[in-house]
Amino acid sequence: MGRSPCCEKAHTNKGAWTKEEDQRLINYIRVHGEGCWRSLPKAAGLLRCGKSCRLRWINYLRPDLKRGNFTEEEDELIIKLHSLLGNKWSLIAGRLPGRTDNEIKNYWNTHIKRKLISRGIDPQTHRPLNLTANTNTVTAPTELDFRNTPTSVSKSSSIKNPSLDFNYNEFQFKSNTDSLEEPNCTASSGMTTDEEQQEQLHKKQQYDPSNGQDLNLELSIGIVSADSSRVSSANSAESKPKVDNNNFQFLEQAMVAKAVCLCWQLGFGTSEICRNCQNSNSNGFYSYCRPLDS
DNA sequence: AACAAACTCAACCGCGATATA
DNA sequence: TTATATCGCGGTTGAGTTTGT
Repeated sequence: MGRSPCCEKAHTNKGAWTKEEDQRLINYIRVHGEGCWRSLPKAAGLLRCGKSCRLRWINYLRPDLKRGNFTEEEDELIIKLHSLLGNKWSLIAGRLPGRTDNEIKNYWNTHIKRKLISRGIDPQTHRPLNLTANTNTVTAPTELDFRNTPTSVSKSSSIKNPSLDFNYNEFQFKSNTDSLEEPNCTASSGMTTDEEQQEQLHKKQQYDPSNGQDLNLELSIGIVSADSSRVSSANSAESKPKVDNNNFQFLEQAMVAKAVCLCWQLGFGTSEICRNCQNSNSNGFYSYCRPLDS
């Protein structure tokens, strides 16, 4: 019944890794590659659980780790990504080559939070601190906060402050999500070094705010359609990336239905209700829809 | 020099999603 | 189909280090 245990916890080391343990892990992964963390410790002669080995490798031993201080550009990129993704450290790390989720998480908590506060910005909402403090009832970005679980967004039926902040448009998601796909794992990408370099350069160009190409943040916010079959079929498609993988196209599809067109209701964006919303009932939920023609 | 407070960051913990027997 | 393990993630902890008094 079920799988066998990954390791005998009574016989595993804990705490800081020794140089010898590190070397064993490095040597093993050099020969056999990443993966199969369950059997790795025994095969590598380590008295650690696979989980610990994985963490040590990913956060510390991987050869492609950048190390060293974060640059100003990285700081700003992290802030922008956090404003879009929230505490999705692994996703944020995916956009910063050579940085780990743990590293970014620590850096956020120890440096960037303070930096934002000193700028008068709330690190959680990315809005001015005084605004955050004064809008305890319902603030628009909170109301429209899509950074966490998308299905939990916009459940309130009354938006008290319609002065929505769409400044995030300067850093936009493309609805086709090309630019947000998870970077391939170097160990399993199958790409040659040149291909990897080109791919990385391409991605860098896509994300580099300094080259004037910002991500496209066209999005729809609403509740998932009652037509759950549509959602679940999208969810179970063999090739479907995980929602965690930023499948915003899927989210967009799921969110459009049964929502009131916010761009029309609030009078910006389009002058008429978009087709996405034309057939939906006014049920008290709102969506900011990407016009189908665009 | 000695101590305490503050800071840093590697490692651990617990959970949800997924895989597998 | 079910029970259980693995994987990967975000949150938290605590040992080691730095800074202030």
